Amino acid sequence: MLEVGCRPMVQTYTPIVQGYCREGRVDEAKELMSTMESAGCPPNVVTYNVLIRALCDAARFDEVRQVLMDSRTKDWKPSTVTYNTFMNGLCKKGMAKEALEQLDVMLGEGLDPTDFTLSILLNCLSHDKRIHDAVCLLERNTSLKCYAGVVAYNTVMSRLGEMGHWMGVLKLLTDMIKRGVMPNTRTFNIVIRSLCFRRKFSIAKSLASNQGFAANVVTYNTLIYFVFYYSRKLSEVKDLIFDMTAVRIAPDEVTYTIIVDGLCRDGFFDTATSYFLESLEIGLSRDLFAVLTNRL
DNA sequence: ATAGGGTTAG
Repeated sequence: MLEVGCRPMVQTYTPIVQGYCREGRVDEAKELMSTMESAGCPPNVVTYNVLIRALCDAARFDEVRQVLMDSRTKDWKPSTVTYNTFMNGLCKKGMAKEALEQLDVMLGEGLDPTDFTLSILLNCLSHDKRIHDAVCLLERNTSLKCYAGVVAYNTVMSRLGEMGHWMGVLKLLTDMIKRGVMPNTRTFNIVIRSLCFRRKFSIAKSLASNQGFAANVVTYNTLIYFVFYYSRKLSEVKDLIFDMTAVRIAPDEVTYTIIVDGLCRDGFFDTATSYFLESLEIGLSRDLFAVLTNRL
């Protein structure tokens, strides 16, 4: 009977708690939740998750820990979502190490991480100079009963590539294939970019023309950018444009921006202008026009 | 009802 009477009340009050939280009125949310409790209608895990999200946004992490601690003596149990929320909050405030520690806490509670959990942690670790932890977590993921998909690999590989670790990128590429995770076009674009950072253009080009993968305009834009940037030769750019039209990929606004900006940078304003005029065939880009006029 | 994410240029 109590169960039946209580459920609609929690459903009534949780959105109000949420409303307070959204407006940053966290203390009023807390107050309402203690009122709910003394009225015999205790907040449930969703209500607490909403509160924890707001506490995290306000960087009030000690209070989050307190709420989690208090749950032992109350009739709600933290869920995977609870820990995901907490970990994401820590990540957003640059506390990657603490977030990773929460993974062991949740495992200790008998809660299984999900692909959400992995995504939160991998993103956070990759962008927080903890790329090594991210790679370890990827390698650990089979023992965690959760599954790292193509996006998880792309996240870590992208950062590894930017940091110049192209061998690490290739290792993860082979790892994922061995695990049955199929790389997609973005994966290959990330690999190509990582090779370009280290000027391995011939490997990058041969990967782009490999039958095993569908190159797109981003693939060619990446190649054009790096080849042009490092070689500073328009002839090599023209070769790449020839290649891309041969596989029926049309240049887009980004392609023209790379070319126009690169030419202007080297002082070839007339050639840049003619490429700009050519780009009008696919439409006038305000941004490209701005690039040109700023350089002129 | 509450939690997350991957590719290019300026």
